[in-house]
Amino acid sequence: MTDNNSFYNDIYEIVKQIPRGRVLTYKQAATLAGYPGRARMAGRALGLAPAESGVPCHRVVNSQGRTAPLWPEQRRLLEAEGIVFKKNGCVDMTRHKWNMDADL
DNA sequence: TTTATGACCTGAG
DNA sequence: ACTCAGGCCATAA
Repeated sequence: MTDNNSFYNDIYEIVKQIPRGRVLTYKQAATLAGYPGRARMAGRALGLAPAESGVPCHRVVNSQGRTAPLWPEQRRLLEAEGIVFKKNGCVDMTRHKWNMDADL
C-alpha cells in the first residue's frame, strides 16, 4: 500500500473546506493540496469522489470558470448554492473564486 | 514500454 | 466563441 491515496485525501480535504457560494479551480485545488501540476488528477479525484464523502465537487470548475462538459448537472448544483453564472455559461470567477487567506 | 484517454491549462489561428 | 496543438500527470490496456 503506497501513499498515493494521500493525494485524493488532500484534494477532498481542500474541497470540503470551500465555503458555500464559493468556487475553486482544479489547478488551485491541486496546488493548495500541495500537488502543483496535478490539476488533471484533481479532476479525476473529484470525479471518483462519491457524494457520501461530503465533498462538494460541484464547487470545483476549470480555469475558465466553465463547468465539466461531461457533467451537466454541476451547473444546476452551483445555482442551488447561490453561484451566479455569466451569460456565456461560465461562473463569475472574479466574484466567486475562493481565497484561503481572505476566507470571506 | 508504448499508446490512448481524460470532470486540465495555455496559447495560437 | 470555436477548434487545434503542445504540455502536464496518472491510469488502463
